[in-house]
Amino acid sequence: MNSEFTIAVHSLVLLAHLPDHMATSEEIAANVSTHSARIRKVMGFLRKAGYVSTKEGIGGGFILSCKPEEVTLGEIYRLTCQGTLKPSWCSGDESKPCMISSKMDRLMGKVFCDAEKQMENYFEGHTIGSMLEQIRAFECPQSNTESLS
Amino acid sequence: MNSEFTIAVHSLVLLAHLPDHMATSEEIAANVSTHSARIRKVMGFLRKAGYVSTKEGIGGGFILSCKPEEVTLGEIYRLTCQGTLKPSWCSGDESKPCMISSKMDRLMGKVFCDAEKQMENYFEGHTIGSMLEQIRAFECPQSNTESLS
DNA sequence: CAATCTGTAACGGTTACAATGACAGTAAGC
DNA sequence: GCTTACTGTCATTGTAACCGTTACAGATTG
Ligand code: FES
Ligand code: FES
Repeated sequence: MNSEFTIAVHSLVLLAHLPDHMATSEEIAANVSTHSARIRKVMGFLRKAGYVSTKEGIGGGFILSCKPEEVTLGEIYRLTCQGTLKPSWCSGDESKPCMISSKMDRLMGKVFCDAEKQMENYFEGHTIGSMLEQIRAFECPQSNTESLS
Repeated sequence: MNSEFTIAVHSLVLLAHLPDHMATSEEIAANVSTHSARIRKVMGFLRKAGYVSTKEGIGGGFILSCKPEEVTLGEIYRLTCQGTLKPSWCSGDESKPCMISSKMDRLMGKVFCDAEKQMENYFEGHTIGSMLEQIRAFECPQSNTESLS
């Protein structure tokens, strides 16, 4: 699995923590620790799905356009990583006469697909809002000094 | 996830299908469609965990040393892939004063770990024996002509 | 001793991933 | 209308993971 799911979740939690603030891709990138172009790419998915609004030009950036408690990690997973659990490498060979060699890839495909659904089901139990709560609950020594750095 | 889990499952199902047969790494590799050295590496894990017995020298090879119905895919997953669900890439930066940037990686680590447990839980519901049954149930036009090719 | 296996490490090619640079398009402020 | 500051997107480069392959030491049989 690549890390676009992680980036999307991190960005959304950050935006949920800063309502009414237009965050630029540079600001988000600094917080996530990656390049701004990568943030813009991931935010593109989130914009098309309606989770964030974007504004170009001076004073522009990204802002949350959904309720954090209503967005589950499952939705974000499907948006960014669905189908990536199964390795691309294929076991066996469909053209072989042996039933095991010829059918194993299909069987493993089903197994991985179902396993992924189980995982998504777990992700459904978490929302952007609950993630933010957990972060805050860890302990927040600087709850009054808001800082993106 | 790399494909050692798939290779291990495929090899065990094949051995379960051929009880009392010493299969060499070459034979298994041909069935799995990979190189024999790779089979020997994966079988090394399975040997240390007691799932297969090996014999070196002439007439040697691999043979199942467990009951197929008692070996779950969960055990095999833990043996080959545990901990590989979380991307190695890290979000945020622990040294930053921002609570989100500094705590996000730890939080995602927990999320991925729990998600992996859910997945393992699903894998526990499948055994090498049940996998072989499913393969056979697909339809076996050559049930009488045993062939490894 | 010769033949046939496993066990293991090392090397090289390929592919997936992440970082970066570049640039067109758009909006705000003067 | 011009400059500035953003997004949106693509192309390129660096880098790490993965897989195939070779090589060889050790074990076992005959
Ligand atoms: S070994 Fe392949 S069908 Fe029996
Ligand atoms: S934005 Fe980082 S602690 Fe509030």
